[in-house]
Amino acid sequence: MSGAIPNYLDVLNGEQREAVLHGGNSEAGTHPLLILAGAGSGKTRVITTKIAYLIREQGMDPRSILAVTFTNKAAREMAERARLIDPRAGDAMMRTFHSFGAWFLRRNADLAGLSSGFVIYDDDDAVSLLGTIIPDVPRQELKATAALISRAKDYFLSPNDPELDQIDYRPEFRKDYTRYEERLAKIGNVDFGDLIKKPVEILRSRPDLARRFHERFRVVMVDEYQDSNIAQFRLLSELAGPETYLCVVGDDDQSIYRFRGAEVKNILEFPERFSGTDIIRLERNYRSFTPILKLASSVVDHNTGRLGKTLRAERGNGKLPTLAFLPDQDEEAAFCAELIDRSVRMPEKNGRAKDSRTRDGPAMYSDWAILYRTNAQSLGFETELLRRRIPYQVVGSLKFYEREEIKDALALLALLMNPRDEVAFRRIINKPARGIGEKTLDAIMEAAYAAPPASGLSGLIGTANNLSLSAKAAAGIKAFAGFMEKARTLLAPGTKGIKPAKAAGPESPGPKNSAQESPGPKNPARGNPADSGAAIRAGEGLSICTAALIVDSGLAEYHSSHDEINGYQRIGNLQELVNAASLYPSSMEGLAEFMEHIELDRSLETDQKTESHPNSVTLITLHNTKGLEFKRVILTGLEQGIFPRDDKEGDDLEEERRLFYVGATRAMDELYLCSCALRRMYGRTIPTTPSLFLREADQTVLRVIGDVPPGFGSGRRAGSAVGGGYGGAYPYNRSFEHAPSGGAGFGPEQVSSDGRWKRGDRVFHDDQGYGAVADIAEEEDGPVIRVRFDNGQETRFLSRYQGRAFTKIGTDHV
DNA sequence: TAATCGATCTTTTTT
DNA sequence: AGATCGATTA
Repeated sequence: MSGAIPNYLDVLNGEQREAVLHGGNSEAGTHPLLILAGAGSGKTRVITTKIAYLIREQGMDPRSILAVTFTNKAAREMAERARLIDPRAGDAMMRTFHSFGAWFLRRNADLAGLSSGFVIYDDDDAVSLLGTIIPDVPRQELKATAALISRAKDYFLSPNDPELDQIDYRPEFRKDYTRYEERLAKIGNVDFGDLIKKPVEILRSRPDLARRFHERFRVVMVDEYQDSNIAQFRLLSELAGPETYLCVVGDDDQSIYRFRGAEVKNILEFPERFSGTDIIRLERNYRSFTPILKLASSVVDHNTGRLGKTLRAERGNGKLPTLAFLPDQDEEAAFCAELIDRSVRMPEKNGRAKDSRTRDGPAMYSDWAILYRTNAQSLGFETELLRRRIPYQVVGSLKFYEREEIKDALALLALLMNPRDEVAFRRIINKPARGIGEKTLDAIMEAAYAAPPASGLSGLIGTANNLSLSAKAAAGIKAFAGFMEKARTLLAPGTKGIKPAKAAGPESPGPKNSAQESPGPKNPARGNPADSGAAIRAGEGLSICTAALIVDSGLAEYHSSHDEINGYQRIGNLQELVNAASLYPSSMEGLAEFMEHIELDRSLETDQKTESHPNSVTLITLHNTKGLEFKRVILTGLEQGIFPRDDKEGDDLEEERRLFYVGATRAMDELYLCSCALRRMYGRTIPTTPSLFLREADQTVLRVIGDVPPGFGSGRRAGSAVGGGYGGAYPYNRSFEHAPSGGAGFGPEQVSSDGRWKRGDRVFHDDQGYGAVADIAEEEDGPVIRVRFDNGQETRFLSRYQGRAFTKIGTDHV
């Protein structure tokens, strides 16, 4: 508010301010800047403030600033926070590396030899493509090859590069990679790796273009630089012209993407690669209490080859992290749930808190995060939290876009974007059955590739017609071409909301299920599952075309009738996709935007949930927590084989240590660690030993509860039940863990006495949706069932009650 | 050619 | 426990 320094800079400490002001209007402007920012040192604040500062104080055009992150979430957060300081920051380009690459290629598609409507293949698509190139190879092997190709691209290695040997020396690999690239080029699409690699190649071969980019982006910033790979380093190098101000931020202790080609080398050697680099260290941690930081450091200290830094906890002392030894993973889930439940229900009254910031009354669900090593581990926690009605949110689960029906629908859209998309074509051409089997398909593809530049889909269909196909196949192809053409018309400029013609499907003639223009139908269609008609409703924008495709192609009908039990869910999912499409304009450009959003950022679903339920527990993988913080964090599955994973050693083990470090330093106030004696793996229950990291951890900053396993801890004697150690603080009480949560009298019966219900039977209720019979009891009025609905609600019903609102739809064998 | 069954593996982490 | 692959059948 006064003097030379504007007030938004006042909240910064010395180093932070130095980092923000660096490269001001002096000649130092050309000096690159490396910010080594420890966990919780206010890194994001520095970046966002710096962006605002450049605009405000240096008069920089926001459009000439490029800020690159690694996750979409981080990009969004950065944009949001920068805008809060100065609204003009919204015009700066803040994207992930991959999203930037896609943007670059979209406007230079011709230079890259891509189809103008190119689509981005995900890992799965890449595997499918490989499958068509090298047939009769088990999927697993294809996956391995696809992974190697992806790795090669991370290292900026082309099929003819001598250094490719470092990825895999086998000549077959070189051959497969070559053919993969050739095929991808013919199709005109790209994979993830291309989003980085191709822009570099273009910029190198076109100095004029590179110069234009240098003029456009005067400032380039990179967040989480420790996780950049070689290709990304190359891209950065190409983007950095002689006048470009380069600023990268990172922490070598938080490098956790080696498996994806990340090179810590990039950050370690940055000063050598870019001469004149100034280095600023941010070593004051504002997030966690001292013991948490000590614990995290004590583990990562076992690593060699670190830059090394000393993080100071500015918040001082707080609660000791708790290490809980638990019998098995079910108890682990129960422990977490109980811990969370209690903290929310009762205010902290243990007088332990010396710092006033810990005594802030009852916790919120959103204060909590449960961290795990692998996605599969989320399931147990979900079940338990659902059971206890504790709201939660799973971050980064891609489940939605991995569903078969969704991938099918997306394949239709992809084919609309790029008619040469072989992978998409193969996926849906015979779904529903159009009499085109593998043989026919191969013939069609061969003809299509042999023919001179296919004039799009019609060209392909044309070639297909020249083949001697069965009558059924010929008719199928023709119908296919028909609805694709119609969908294309819907996207043509000037076309407005034509309804999808009819609900396709052999035995549901007539337009009775035709889509209507009801604005924004938010909920999946529901009704009596006995009606097999699939009702997909189009709202506005792109959803009209999407719905038309899904219905006209017969996909809706296919999925609803194919899967007796989940058919309705599938329709619901398709409806959700249609709804998502409604946000985009009904045009080819709108479609491109929609596809790109889906391909690059699959977290869309989670965002919606966060908005609708802001107060919920976060379930998240350790990798996904990068850049996040929570008041209370539970680190789960600290067992050998889980975390760290199996026989990790050397550099891989060091990476796991850093992962531990990242996880632990997410915690602001409280940190809990869980280790189970038994764990279910591959469907078997296996005894485990505590994680190596628990041994390496500084025991003086740990409070241990539960049954300490034999041989753990240097001083303590093995086997001594630490009963006294619970000290009343152990929030987990075995006695009510196994007590029935609902009404009394429910037993282990499998079948109700009147034979109407079996445990596990699936039901559908008009208000509650889907559910399953959880328990059966016999009462004087007759059998009573308890139904647990998928939405978490539990309700009891008399067995004989089964009206319109409530129907049995099948049996789930448990 | 489609659908179903059983045997046989597997399981990181993500743009 | 779940996916995937191969073989067998309608």
